[in-house]
Amino acid sequence: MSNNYSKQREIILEVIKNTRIHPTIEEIYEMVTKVDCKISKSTVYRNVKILAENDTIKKITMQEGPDRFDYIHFPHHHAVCEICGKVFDFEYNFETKKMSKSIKKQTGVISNMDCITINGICENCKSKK
Amino acid sequence: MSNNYSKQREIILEVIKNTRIHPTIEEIYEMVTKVDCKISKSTVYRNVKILAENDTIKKITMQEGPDRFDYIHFPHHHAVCEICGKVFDFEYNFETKKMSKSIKKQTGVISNMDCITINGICENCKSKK
DNA sequence: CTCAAATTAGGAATTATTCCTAATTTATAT
DNA sequence: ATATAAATTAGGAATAATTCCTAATTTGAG
Repeated sequence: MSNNYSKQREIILEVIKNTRIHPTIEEIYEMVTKVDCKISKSTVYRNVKILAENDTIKKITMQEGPDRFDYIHFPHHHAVCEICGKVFDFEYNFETKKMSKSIKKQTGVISNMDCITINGICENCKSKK
Repeated sequence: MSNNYSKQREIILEVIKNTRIHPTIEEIYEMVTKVDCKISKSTVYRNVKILAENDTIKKITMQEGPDRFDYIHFPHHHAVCEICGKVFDFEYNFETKKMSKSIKKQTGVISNMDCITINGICENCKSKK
């Protein structure tokens, strides 16, 4: 296995693995520089891109602001609160599969539903209103 | 009703209404300048944003590249081909509602499923492979 | 060990978008 | 109609997010 052979790439992956905050590149960069202060931002960008293409991590494209990333501990989707921006995980299930079938029928697009992100309002923000 | 009172805003809305290509700002800008060559790009940005906040048009956040926009002829979602980037419309239906309920149960996030975009592979690109 | 390939840091360049300002247009109240 | 206030505009500067470039360094294979 010839992946992950640079020290920097290992640090970046470890950092993403060990957080639950669905970090942006900026946040990943801040975390990795605490481990090794000389890692450059372009190295973070490059390796995060490689890891996302690998399906080691998942890119979460946000409606507003920079992309976020998440280590794939298990296959899952994301629900983003439109008010506070917090990201919640939810699992693949029967409903996901049914919807995938319905989309294929309507549009011809075949999807494993890998990149769905749902926008809505979380419980906390709803109760504040 | 005090919306749409500038000439520029009317042109921008008309252009978006009369295309099916789910245009980017750049593409909207090119189309509006064919009607009135003096409209500036910042005017396009500003008005497109207003129209999206109005729910007159819908912003489609792409996995790659700039946002795209679509006039809301009827409520619908989008399926994006990961290979050619083409955007397909699909309707709200039973499956969408079921999935929304499932997400609420799992995450607490309440969504009207307004901003789902599904990524996959379209028929045309699939047959080429 | 040696050498080719991959990776790095750091910054320049690019892309997408927002912000700023003075001038113009539009709406409102006489 | 006319004055005045509010909104909008063009155009460019500024910002944010990301990619690209290059010479130096590190890594892995023979």
